[in-house]
Amino acid sequence: MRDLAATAHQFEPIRRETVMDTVARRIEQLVRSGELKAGDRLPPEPELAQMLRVSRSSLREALKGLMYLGLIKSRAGDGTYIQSSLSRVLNQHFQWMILLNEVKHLEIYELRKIIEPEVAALAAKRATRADLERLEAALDGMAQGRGNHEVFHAFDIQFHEAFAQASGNVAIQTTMRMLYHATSEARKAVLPYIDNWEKHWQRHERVFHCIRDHKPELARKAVLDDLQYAEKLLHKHVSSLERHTANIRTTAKSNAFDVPLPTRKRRS
Amino acid sequence: MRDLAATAHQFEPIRRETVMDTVARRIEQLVRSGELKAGDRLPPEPELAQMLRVSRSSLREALKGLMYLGLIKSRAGDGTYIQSSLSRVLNQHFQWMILLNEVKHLEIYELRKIIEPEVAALAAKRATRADLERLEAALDGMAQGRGNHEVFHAFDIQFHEAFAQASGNVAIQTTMRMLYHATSEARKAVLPYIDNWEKHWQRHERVFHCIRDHKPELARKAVLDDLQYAEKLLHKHVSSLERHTANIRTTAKSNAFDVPLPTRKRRS
DNA sequence: TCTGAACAGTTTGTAGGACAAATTAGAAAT
DNA sequence: ATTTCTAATTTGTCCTACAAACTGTTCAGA
Repeated sequence: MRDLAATAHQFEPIRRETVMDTVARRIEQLVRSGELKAGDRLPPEPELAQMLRVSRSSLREALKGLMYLGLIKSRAGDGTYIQSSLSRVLNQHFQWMILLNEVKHLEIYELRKIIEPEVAALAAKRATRADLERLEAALDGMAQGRGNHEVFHAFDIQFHEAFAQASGNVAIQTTMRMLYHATSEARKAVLPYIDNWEKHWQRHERVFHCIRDHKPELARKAVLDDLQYAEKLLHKHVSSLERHTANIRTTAKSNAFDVPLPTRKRRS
Repeated sequence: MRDLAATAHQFEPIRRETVMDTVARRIEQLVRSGELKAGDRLPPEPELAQMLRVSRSSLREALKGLMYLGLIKSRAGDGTYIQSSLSRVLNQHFQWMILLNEVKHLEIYELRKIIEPEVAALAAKRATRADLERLEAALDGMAQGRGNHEVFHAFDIQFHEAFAQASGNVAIQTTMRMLYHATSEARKAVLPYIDNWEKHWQRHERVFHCIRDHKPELARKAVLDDLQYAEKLLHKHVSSLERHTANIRTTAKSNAFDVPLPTRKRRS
């Protein structure tokens, strides 16, 4: 019986579940069971705390946790509601993984090159008139924003979002948004190094045309081409990218906390 | 200038940022800037609270938020540390989206059918000896767990995890895990309806063989075949799946809170 | 009658204090 | 040198109080 690999994780240190985790799980359960639906309002904190026999502080910490997950949303003076659109958190996640050196840009692009060409094919088959209008609007914005990095970047995001939406698949849309955001900072940083804006824009335009004209095969190619270019650009200027983050680092140091952070350790 | 779509979101109700959000952002910033790295320890809560000029309560809520995001981890009596592996949150995300009817199982499978065949091809090229051992171990476990749904399901997860890992791409691994977990409950629920366990197991074995023998093309097909079968199985017994969740619902009602939840609304 | 401003009630946000429980590091004993 | 015990540190939980924000109602004025 070679179950060593299977049971190895069982020997991790046991951690008693905190009250807050229990509470969070309880509320999550209510959503699971259908007791609570999107838009529903939770009982006021004091009541809820009494029901669960925990202090309001603990309850609040649990709620705060769920808030950060995007499952609920509180408004002072009003109440706490189950959220319908979660997202928010996901987008930061891969960004963090990159910052913590758990994932490399290259890996993100490898995955994007797998997903997005296929999505383009789907979009070419399914795109509605509204989808096409969104894409065109973003494209127009990019055209007008040529030279202005800030504006161009914003419309680039909008184009990508419209593209993902055109797949008609929310899971795809969510996942693409997540991956896209992960490399967002980096892409913005290399924007100044684009030498041929016309071509850069045309790559996007070509994707749009393929989708509009219902050409799945060409759409695939167009997207892959765009991704490969973007990846190459990133790779070429990766040194400048590191300078960029290093720059952030020094400026942030001064106003991170009002008092400098003591960096003592303990575990070691 | 047709920037209406671009600026529309600017007119959402303004919400003054809470202290907790500010604190959370501050800490996040420290990680962003590289001031804090994975494994670093934060100052004790009382100190940190004083530095930031906020009460410990508020600070704790902020920390709890970051904890749920997986960015930090606290241990009573020890301290709070920057986490190196985030994950955790992601896995629940799509599950919730399904529960809240924002995403359908079908959409998850559509995306999986795009990603996983390509991942299989990658794995067939890159899989290390360790990867192959992990896959085989999981396969063995599944073989022995035939008939025992609980065990089988556990090793199924393990196989999928090993498969994702064999891609040698953490972004892929993370994304696949996320999508896989989303349909985990559902897959478990239809497990009793599998009529031919031998075939079910062989589909996995075939994937393993293709990867082991470095046959990217065949691996692609093998995975797609497995996914299509799984999807079909799910679709066929989707009615029973709904009964399943309905069952949870009724049982959960009694012990959700100790006191029944008043479902009054206010906004209406 | 309609409009709008003030008011009261409800609910979340923030603060601060107190103690329990968990962990670590170091001292003491063997 | 090894183990055990103790003390210090740090997070977990509970409590109370008040501030700030929002909602719905009431009431004055046009």
